[in-house]
Amino acid sequence: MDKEVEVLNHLWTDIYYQLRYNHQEKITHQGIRILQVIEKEDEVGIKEIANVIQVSHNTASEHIKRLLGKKYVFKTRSSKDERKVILRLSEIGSDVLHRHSNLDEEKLKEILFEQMSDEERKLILEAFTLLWERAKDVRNS
Amino acid sequence: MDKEVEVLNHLWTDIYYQLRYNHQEKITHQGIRILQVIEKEDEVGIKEIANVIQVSHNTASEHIKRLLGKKYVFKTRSSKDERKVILRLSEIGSDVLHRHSNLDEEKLKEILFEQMSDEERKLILEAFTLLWERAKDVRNS
DNA sequence: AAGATTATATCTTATACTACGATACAAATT
DNA sequence: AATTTGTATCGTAGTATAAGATATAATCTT
Repeated sequence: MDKEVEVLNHLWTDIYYQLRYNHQEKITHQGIRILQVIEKEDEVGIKEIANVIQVSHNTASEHIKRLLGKKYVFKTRSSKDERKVILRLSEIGSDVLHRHSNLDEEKLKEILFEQMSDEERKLILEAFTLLWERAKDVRNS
Repeated sequence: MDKEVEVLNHLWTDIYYQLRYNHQEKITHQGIRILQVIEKEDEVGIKEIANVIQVSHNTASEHIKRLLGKKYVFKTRSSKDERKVILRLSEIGSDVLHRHSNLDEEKLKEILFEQMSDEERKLILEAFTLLWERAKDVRNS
């Protein structure tokens, strides 16, 4: 059981190491984590950021200031509560995030459509969908 | 075709977002990249590091100095060429890297062994192995 | 063996990132 | 009107990032 988990992790990291984008612009660790949260959650404000990356609200505010300066994110305000900021990714921010967390589209295309049969491609998609389904509501300890 | 690639990337990033480790110690972006290279390649020295993360050799040397200070890596020297440093991950470094790139073992166990049938688990392993096989020798543009 | 090359290390300098306490302020709640 | 909430800014401080200049030891070249 531990063995199988270990194998899967090895496959996971190897695949990412091989298929990720090579060219990566300068961005900090905290920057990426923040962009990820904004992309994956909705209605994210300063407080949520501070919570997720475990820093004080003022530090979170500073991080957002830098990301704003780089045009990676932009702010809107909640219509319900005018104090509350709602952060969204700009197109640039979205691109930067993808180049740091997605698999390289060119490489994926080559693998899926040049090196695989329709059967094999279907297997991959099925397996990922299944894992995604089960991952959605795993308890978050 | 583009659509399928996009879907797969979406699944990939969602799965990672859900299943990664929550507790992450302080480490910089460059730090992680360097640990990854040391883990995935062999006989890595200062020059290779500089090359992969695209900085000058002196900057790479400084990075390694910091990682040494944190006991994430240790140095040996090549027996063939005594000038050449060979970097290896310490146990601590290996742990830190895993908490930043692997899927959370506890979550994986729960999903694979509590929420899946033997059939389903087999499907996942098969698909990942297939993708891994094909990813190994994709051209690195 | 002398000179050139290679691999790394160190020093200096400059800028950016990270983090937090203190303070401020406007919107919302009581 | 007073309090709470969500965010922003200022001051301060430590660390990270990066590269040029310089140094050193091992290896290769001639």
